[in-house]
Amino acid sequence: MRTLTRKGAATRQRIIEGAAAHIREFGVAATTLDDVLAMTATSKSQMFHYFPGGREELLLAVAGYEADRVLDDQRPELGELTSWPAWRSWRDKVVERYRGQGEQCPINTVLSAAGAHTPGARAVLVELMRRWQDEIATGIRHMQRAGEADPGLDADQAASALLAGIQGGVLIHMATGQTTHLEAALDNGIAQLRAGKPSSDR
Amino acid sequence: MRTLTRKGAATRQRIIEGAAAHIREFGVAATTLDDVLAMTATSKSQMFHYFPGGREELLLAVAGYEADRVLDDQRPELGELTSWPAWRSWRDKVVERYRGQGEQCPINTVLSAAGAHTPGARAVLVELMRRWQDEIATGIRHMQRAGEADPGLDADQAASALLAGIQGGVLIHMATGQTTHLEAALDNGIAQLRAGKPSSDR
DNA sequence: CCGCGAGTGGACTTGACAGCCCAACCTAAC
DNA sequence: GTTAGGTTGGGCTGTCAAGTCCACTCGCGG
Repeated sequence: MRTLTRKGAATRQRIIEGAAAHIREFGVAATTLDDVLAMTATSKSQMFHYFPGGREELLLAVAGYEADRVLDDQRPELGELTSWPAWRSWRDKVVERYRGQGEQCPINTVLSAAGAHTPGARAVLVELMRRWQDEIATGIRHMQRAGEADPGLDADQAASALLAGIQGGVLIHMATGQTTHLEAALDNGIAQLRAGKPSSDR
Repeated sequence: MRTLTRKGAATRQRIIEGAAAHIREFGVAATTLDDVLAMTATSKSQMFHYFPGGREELLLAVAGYEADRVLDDQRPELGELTSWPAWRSWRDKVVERYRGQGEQCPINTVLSAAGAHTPGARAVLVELMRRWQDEIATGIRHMQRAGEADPGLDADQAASALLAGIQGGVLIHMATGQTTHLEAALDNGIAQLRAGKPSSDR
């Protein structure tokens, strides 16, 4: 692993992406190494060459890959929550993202089966949640400074609640196929931010 | 299965509860039929006698069992959301319940591994969410009628958002071990209910 | 042209688990 | 007490997937 030629790195990446695709479609439990091998046209030896830790190490790599995608898919909106229309389009993007991908939250599935308890998997998740929440909180503080949001709110707590609502909404979407809860959580969470400032629409 | 003597029913129940306990402790993936058999002092033939569908049928039964517990554990508070102190003690009970049980949400684990896509598993979840949300919405409507909650809120939407927040809070708790998100979601959700009525404390 | 190490292919080993089977037992009704 | 059927014990087997191993190829520097 120390020396990776360009070709090697490409193969490794191909394995990760193939595994991620298969997991998104069939779930973690229904994804075997052989499946990934077949779909990426690689062989067992390559798998263990690039992921000496075997299945677990691969799953962890996939989790990291998907974690990056989660936030990337919300850009640029997530980083520019500087006006209510911007919040609105971010909200739409989140809903759209999850509505589009059937009913699999890659992170949740990878996490739950890959061992939510292993320190590695945990670290990936903690980091993702932290970054996500930080970006939301930044947006809230911006709106507060601009006098557009209730200044009495604790930005971090509000961001926590909003993030929890999103997570739960996605979870329920996975279970039921409906996005109503996700939308309700987002709409109510955002409405609460502007509640302190009785103005404009609503 | 049509005829079940009292003894048979007891054995069946023992298997379900044993499986539920093992799953809570080790997760679904790490729970084999042999584990359950060993822990409940039963044999293979009994397992397949009472659960002809094998592992999947057992998991489904466990899911149903756990789903009932989820709501039962919130009683009597959940059914009596008729004053703000009552909401508060319900909120505390929810937090306490999940804080107490380590970091396993039995439902989520069973669901994700047992096949979130199978119609049976889905039905259990949909039903649980519906009942949960209905009880919350009933509480909200009660507070609205009593003039204690913002009458402008759509009770069902507010209940959806609150439920999503709870689910997400639990999920994050499972992943990180912290209950801060769950608490934030509950506190903010309840605060929003009373926002329309500027009175008493806060 | 040689050789070394990265990259590759796929057969093989190992182990674990789901599900099947039959023989034995208990219980209750008659 | 006899019988029918629910109940139980646990061995057995087929399957399947993770991980190992060895032989081979390829690319590149010397």
